[in-house]
Amino acid sequence: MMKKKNPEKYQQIIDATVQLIDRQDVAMVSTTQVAKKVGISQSNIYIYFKNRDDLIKHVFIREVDAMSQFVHDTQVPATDLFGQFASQLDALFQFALQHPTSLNVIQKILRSYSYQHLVAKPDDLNAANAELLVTLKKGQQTGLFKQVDLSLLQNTILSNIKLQADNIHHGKYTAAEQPFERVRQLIFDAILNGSRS
Amino acid sequence: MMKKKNPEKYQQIIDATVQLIDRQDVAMVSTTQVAKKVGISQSNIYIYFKNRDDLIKHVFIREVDAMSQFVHDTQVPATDLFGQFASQLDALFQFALQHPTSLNVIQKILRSYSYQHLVAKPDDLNAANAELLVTLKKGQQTGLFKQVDLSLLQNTILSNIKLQADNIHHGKYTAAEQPFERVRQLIFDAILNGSRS
Amino acid sequence: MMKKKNPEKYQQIIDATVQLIDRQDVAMVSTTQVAKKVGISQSNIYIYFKNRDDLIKHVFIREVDAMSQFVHDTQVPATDLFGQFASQLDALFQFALQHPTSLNVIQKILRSYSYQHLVAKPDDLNAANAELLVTLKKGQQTGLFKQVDLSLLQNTILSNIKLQADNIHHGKYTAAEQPFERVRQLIFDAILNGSRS
Amino acid sequence: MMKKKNPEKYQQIIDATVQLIDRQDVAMVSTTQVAKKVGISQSNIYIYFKNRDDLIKHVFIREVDAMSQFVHDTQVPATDLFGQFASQLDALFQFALQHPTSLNVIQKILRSYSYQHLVAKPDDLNAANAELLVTLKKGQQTGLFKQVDLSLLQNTILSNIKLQADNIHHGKYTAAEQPFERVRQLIFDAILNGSRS
DNA sequence: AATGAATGAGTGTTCATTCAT
DNA sequence: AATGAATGAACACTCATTCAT
Repeated sequence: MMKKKNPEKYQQIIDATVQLIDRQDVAMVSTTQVAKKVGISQSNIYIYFKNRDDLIKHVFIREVDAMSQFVHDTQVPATDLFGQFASQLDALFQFALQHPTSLNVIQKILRSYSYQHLVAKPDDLNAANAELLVTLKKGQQTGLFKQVDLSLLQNTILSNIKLQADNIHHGKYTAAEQPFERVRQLIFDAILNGSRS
Repeated sequence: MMKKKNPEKYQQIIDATVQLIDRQDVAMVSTTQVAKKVGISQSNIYIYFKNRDDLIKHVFIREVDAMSQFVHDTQVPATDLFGQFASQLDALFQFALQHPTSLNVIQKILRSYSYQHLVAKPDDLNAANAELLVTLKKGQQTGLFKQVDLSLLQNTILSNIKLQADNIHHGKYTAAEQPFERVRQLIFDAILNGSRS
Repeated sequence: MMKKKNPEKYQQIIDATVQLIDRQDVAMVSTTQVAKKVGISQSNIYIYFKNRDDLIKHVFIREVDAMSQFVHDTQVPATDLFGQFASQLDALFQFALQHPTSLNVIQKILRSYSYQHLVAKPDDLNAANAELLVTLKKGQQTGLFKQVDLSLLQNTILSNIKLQADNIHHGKYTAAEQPFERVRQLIFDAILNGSRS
Repeated sequence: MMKKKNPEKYQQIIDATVQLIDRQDVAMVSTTQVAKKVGISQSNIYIYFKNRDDLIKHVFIREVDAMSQFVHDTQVPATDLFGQFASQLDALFQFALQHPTSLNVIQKILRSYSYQHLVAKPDDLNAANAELLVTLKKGQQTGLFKQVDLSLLQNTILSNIKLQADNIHHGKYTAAEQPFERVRQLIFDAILNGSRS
């Protein structure tokens, strides 16, 4: 089992699971629901994944990979660290705007499972965040960013980007009414070392 | 049914539920688990709460009330808006430090249930957040705070406060190694209108 | 227990049970429902009845007694057996018309419980039917009624009377559109020995 | 789910349910009891039926179909309406004699559920009764039968046939001691328009 | 590779009954 | 006499998982 003999169906199962997690608590998504959504028999899932947890894990991995790829492809090369950071920020926001489901699912799974449990080799995965984290770490070393724990910087960036994208996605306001520049400014002000002021 | 003649057990049930939600997905907390933790028979729960949902709702209400009370009692009177905001910030951080479980549970339940579903009178409840929101709104009107959607301001404040408290709670670092002043500064910089710089 | 210190409440409990049985399967009527309908606590029922079966039994006894009393009081004295029979028939129909619930409940309980289980002394109870049965038996002995098993005569009488009353009660037709005389004629034709024809 | 790939077990479940309903109130028959009787796990039932209600419904349909088939096959062709009626009567009695459980179960389910709820296409189902009803209706139009509500005619026929069969089945008397001819006569006298007398 | 069948453990919920007060 | 509290057993139903085909 768990061989991906039919890659299409493998993707279909993950797709269905993603959509279900997007709308419900992770814990409420059942293999029955997934199978029904794909239009296959429930036991068929166990040919592609060795159990429910394995399915969730692969969902997580695929979505994180997609995000990494997107961000990597979208960010423009920059000469200095600040430019690189700004570029990553914009890429992440683009991703959040275009793939609100992906980001939502990633965060939901992260909250339900410990990170260790999800990824075997933490390094090569989660490259999107990894690149961001590298930038943030460098920025802290050069005194560009504040000397708070990395998780706070990361959180300030990601949570605000997601919130802005979600608000737009849910029609709370349009991108024109609340331009991303303001959010970017908020994040900059938060992250950057205030020595400038 | 649903009478609360024995307030001790009523509280015990809620306590047990809080601890279980703190450690798992809300959806995974079962009445069986709760009953086992309290040491009563599962059906006994239905004497104190008419539903599983009712139990969760009451957990939410109790925790939110406690937080409101704490913040209300802890914040010191301030002459100007900024002082008031700073005071609220500190009070929230104190709460997050002393009651990390409460904050965690409140956020988890909020994510699973819609706010409308949880509270009958949204106004008088959740006063802690209500007070903060009032302050933020006023600050925006006077030009003190940035003109982004309120939810972003609120998120920047609460998520960073919670993260800092959690990091300390989990032993990632001590309050001495990473003083709250830095987090407060991050929040100030994020929230305040940059016109000052 | 089971003392009827407060006869009012005793009757209230039976009343509520009667109404509930009228609308549901006997097996679906719970002490919880009864207590709620009366406005007392569930355990209170066990002061008046020693268990659920005992309650049902007393419901049955009371309703049967009421029917007996009604029929006994309503039938007019008759000189011959046929006149007596006709009078009983009319009395039963009057009862069915005025107390459709009672008749319904009696039949429902009879179907769920064996008769032996319901009444301790089968003789003195169920006097209404007893009187009818006596009449039928006499009629058979004198050759007035058909020589089929008594239960068939009884069934033909009671089931048709109930059906007619129910149809009227449910608005299927009015007593004017379908006068009882026709039903009485049907019963007479069925019961009476055809030698007359 | 709900596929009927293994027709044997599907029938076994229905058989067990029929026997249980025969002996108890419909409302008291539980999926646990049924499963135990068949010797399968309780959850297995939900592979063959989507609900407890669905199970009951299928029990009803199967029994009614069997009765229809039996009556249809058993009745002999008749030249006139009266002969047809007499033939249907005899067929119904044969069925009641040979399948007392079926008839009992059909009536019990009918009392608990509304007819509409039980069958999708009321017309083609329940053909046994349907044929009888057609005969009765025709008989009323030609003045052969009494002008009472159809339900009374139907009741007089079915209830007496069932009672006679049950009495024999329970050993109250033998078919020799109380020949069906007498019951048939009772029904004829009841149903037929008395103008003959 | 795919499915239907099967199961045991789990869910929330209701029930009849008992008991201390 | 009356009640709230408590419980164990039952219920309908869903789930993740396994297995033979």
